[in-house]
Amino acid sequence: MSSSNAIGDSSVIQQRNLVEQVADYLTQSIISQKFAPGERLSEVQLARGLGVSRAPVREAARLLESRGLLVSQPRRGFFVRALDAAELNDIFDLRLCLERHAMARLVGDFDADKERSLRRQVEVMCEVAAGDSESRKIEEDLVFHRMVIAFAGNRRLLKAFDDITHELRLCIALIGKTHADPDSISTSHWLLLEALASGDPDRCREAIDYHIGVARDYVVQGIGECAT
Amino acid sequence: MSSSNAIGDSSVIQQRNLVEQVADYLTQSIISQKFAPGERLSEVQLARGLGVSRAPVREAARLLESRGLLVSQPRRGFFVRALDAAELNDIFDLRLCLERHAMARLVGDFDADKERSLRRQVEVMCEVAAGDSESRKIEEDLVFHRMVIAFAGNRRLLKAFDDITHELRLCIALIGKTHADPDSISTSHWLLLEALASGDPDRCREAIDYHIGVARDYVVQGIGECAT
DNA sequence: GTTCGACAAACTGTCGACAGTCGACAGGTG
DNA sequence: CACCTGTCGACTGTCGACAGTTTGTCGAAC
Repeated sequence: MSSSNAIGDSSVIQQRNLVEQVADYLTQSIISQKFAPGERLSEVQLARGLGVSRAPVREAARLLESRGLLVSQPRRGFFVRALDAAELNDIFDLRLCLERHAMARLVGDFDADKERSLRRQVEVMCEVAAGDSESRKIEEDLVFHRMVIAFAGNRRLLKAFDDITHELRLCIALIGKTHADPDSISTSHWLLLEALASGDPDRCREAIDYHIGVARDYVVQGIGECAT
Repeated sequence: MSSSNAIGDSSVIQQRNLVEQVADYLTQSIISQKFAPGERLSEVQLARGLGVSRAPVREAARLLESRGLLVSQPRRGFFVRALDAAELNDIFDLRLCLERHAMARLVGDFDADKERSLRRQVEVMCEVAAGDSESRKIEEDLVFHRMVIAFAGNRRLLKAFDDITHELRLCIALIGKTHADPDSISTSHWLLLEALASGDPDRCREAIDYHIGVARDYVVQGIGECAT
């Protein structure tokens, strides 16, 4: 193998697997629309371009397939996942399902430590809402919701959320922008926090239903505009 | 490669992927406890035993890893997933989360066709409850719940359920037996069906909570007895 | 008897290569 | 002109091999 490849700087000691590096490269390329939705990816071309053999490319592609970023057809290879409005609705409905459950579990033993952590995260989100990149805002947003689910204490639930997280990044990236109003983001998350602090399950449910509903409507509308 | 291998060599016209065949073999071996929980699986030994090369074995193992039947450690290989009581609780809690959501969605547009299909499936379950194998009973049970979720109309939700289905098979197989009482199975599912037919969301939620709760308690208790 | 280190075996990560298969395209036929 | 068919190129599925790492063992030192 050549001493340098297109994945990253080979001057840095590469402790990590080639598979992970290729997976990261593919993920970034898909998120950044370098690869168009529905586009066919050739294993040989990717391997040649990255300076690695087909084996790690293949494994990375399988990984992204399990994450829903690629789909494979037997004997035909991998294609970039193309999402339509219906699938987007399904993803957000599943997200609502998971987050409702997490909120309900969490409100039972919500304590000061958890509240402080979440509060700090919202503050971070407020900071980055001003001038940082869109992807940074999205990441901090996802961190908040991931914290809520992690605090719920069900690791399998967290794994399910991580699974759809990749798809969420994809569809959010597809519409090219995050929430319209920077202020609405923080407000919306403060409401979630207050609902948790109130200890009222019904209020939690209302808050998360509203929160996810707004996000879903925004994304579905965005994808509708993107559609030719 | 030799013309016959140890997988199954079904000379059907449709020749399936080696990967799928190896995956099926591994799945069966894990479910049937031919491979003990926590056991290390050697790629070379598996490949040699099955008469294939390491590539399809590796891909199949990655597939099972994504399904939660195997776990991998870098440079060390694959290990059969070992479930403890806590993980089992998490899995059933996630299952409850998904099925609650599906029931809530389904009760909104429950019609005669869906009711008929589910009713027929419960009848099938009653038939096999008498003398068929344990695995058959489990499969028919899962078919019922999968139908409920499929009728809810969210394909992504169905995929999430299919994901934990593999883990459910594993943990049910671990305790070696299905529900204690054959009659209770049918009764319990009739209750779900009646709740859906009633059109009452609260009744649906009560029914599914009870149903999953019983199953979880049974399995958690079973795993507790199995634990050394 | 215990602990440490070197050596050997086995295994994973990665690579290049071959064969079967799919899709495109040119050429022939109605 | 439309349709079928044979050929060609490209690609995936699969294989065997090599290198580096992990693991287990055996002997020596304390």
